[in-house]
Amino acid sequence: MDFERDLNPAQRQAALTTEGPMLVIAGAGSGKTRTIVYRLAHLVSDGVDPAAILLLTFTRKAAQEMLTRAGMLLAMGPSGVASVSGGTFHAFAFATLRRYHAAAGFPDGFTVLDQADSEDILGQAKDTLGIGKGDRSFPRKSAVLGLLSKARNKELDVGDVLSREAFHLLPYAGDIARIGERYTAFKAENRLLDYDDLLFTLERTLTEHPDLLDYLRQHHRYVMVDEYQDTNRVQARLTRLLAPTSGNVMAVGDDAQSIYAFRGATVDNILDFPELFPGTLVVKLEQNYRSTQPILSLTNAILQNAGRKYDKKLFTTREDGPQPELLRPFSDLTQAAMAAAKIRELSSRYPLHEIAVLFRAGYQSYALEVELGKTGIPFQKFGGLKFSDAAHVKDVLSYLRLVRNTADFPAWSRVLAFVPGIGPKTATKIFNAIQSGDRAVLGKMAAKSQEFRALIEFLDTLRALPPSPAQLLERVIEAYAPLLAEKYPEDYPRRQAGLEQLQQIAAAYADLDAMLADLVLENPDEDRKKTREDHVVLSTVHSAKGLEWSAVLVIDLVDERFPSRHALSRPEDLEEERRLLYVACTRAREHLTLFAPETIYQRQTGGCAPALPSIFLRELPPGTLPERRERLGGGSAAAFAACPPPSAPATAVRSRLTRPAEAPHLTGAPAPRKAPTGKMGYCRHKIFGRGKIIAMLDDGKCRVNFPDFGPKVILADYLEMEDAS
DNA sequence: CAACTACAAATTTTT
DNA sequence: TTTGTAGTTG
Repeated sequence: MDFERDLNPAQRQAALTTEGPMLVIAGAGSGKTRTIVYRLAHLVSDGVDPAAILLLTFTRKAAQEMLTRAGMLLAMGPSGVASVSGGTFHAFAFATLRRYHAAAGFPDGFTVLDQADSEDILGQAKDTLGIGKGDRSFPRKSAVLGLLSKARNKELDVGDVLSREAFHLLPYAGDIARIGERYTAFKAENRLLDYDDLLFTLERTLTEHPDLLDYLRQHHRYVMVDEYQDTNRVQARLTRLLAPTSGNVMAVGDDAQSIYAFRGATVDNILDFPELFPGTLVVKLEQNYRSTQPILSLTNAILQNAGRKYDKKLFTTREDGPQPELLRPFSDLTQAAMAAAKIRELSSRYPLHEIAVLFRAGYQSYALEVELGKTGIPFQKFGGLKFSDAAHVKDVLSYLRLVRNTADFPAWSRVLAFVPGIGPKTATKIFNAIQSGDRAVLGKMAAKSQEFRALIEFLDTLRALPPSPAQLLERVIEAYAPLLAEKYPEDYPRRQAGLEQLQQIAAAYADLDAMLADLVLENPDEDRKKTREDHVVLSTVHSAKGLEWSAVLVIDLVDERFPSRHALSRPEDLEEERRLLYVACTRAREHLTLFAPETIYQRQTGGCAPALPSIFLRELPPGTLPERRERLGGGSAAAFAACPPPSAPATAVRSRLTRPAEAPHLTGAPAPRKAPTGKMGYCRHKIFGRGKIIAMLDDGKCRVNFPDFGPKVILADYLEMEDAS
């Protein structure tokens, strides 16, 4: 390892400065990971015990990447990797809480809930309280959970969150808050922790137990936090708490890549860092080693229009390379075919796993997945269904969870659902009886149902066995196999194989709790995926963060998809979408193709609606991005006709460049023209913004659906029609 | 009264 | 593709 040769001066400074607080502002592709890894190596070669180094990140991907690369470089093998403490904030919180569970207030341990579990409990709370019954517009439980979690992460109350970003749900604020209280109480009664609880409980435990905190601070002599721009307020406080007495804290981040504000992440954390830790050394990494200049020019142009930004000049020495291009298929369906054709074309130059297709939301790749299946191009998708989310895996794990914690409601309801004659209601009754020790109810159930008796006996046998994950799992799968065949007659063998995979995972664990929590916090499927070669990668932009490919395609770059429909009304949200696009484009090393279909399928109307290219593309200076439209004559990418570059007057160009903070929903949209004429389509309202007319009513009124305010009845005079083009 | 069945509706991003 | 509701059946 040669620090002189392998690192540039800024990187070297970051890697070799080991004492005192440090903030590294690392642009996209600026060798951030390399710098951190070299710093680790430097510390270890200085005689620092790897276990005394704590490495925290927000996402699993980043944690994994970091720890494997550290392991490779330190040439210590897998055991060496394990000896550097670290992982995601959540995983670290879990490990710490588990070790000191008594201090955390859980003498008998606790169970970690994943999203589905939390939703189950929330649904239960909603039913118990009788809230929202028969009300079709009451938000579904996933939305309720999202709101409650957002309120928690942003440390606001539900009303504030609603009034800021879901105006139409404001009347439900009280109900949602009540459901939230019930949910919180339920978790407390049954020693259950959700994702957010892990962080807040760790914070509480550390503040309440100064001795424990002191011990941890002594133990972790060096703390490094990666992707610091994605941390939220608790995570920043945890960083502060855990900071060793020596003050050796390093935070690494890039404000331009902050894409988790929706869950409370705040760039303020980066800005405040030097104040929080006096004497902070700030290092900027500005040389980009990943992309060619044409790609960097585009990404710089995208960032150019950002409302607020921090000065950072990314530069590269890779001057040459193909120009990024914008393709305009007729529709999102032909887009899938175009993208597949593009992949085929690229595959002559790059191995398949060096090609990635990125999109805003998981569902946007469905058409492409079908197309790739048809043409026989293998792919792997990131951000799809998690291994542990599969129903059969959750079923089996539920039995194991009940071995550790009989107060686990989601587990009971899954397990009880297999007993004939028991549905949600009876399951709840039984759960309550178990909780309160009501033998009478249980006895009655047992007398009535042979299957119920068998289940209880089975669970008792499990609980009597030694708590070895592998052995317990074997018993459970044995008992579950017939149920599996019955429940999934069609793809029973595939799921069976999945359970065998689970057995292999279990074999690696000596401790049941650790295994259960890891399945909730980590995703064992993904490391396996990572090593899979010769598959095109399909990924959400969020999941693609920190990764890079030789060729990148970004699809569905039209307004309402990317930027997401939900982000159109609030400027801050729109800015985040812009950074998201920036992250997407900066993943590309050499080749970058953007797709903006001219029409997109709309579920509501069942037809196609014309679509505008993403606002972020429309506001680029003309000529930045060559554009080619699909031709009627043929279906392959080669059939694109080159469009003449748009010839806007030079003055318009300049005004766009110097006017970054234009009201987002007005920028680039066709000028409003006329009042509704009875034709359906999009219109604009002074207060509610852009909306879709869904019905014409009497008295010159119409019903308009506004993406962020819900449907409203409005006098047509107050609306302006938007051109269909 | 609870479970099962059929159907309409809605869908961001992560831990 | 999942989730909630209304109707039907045991």
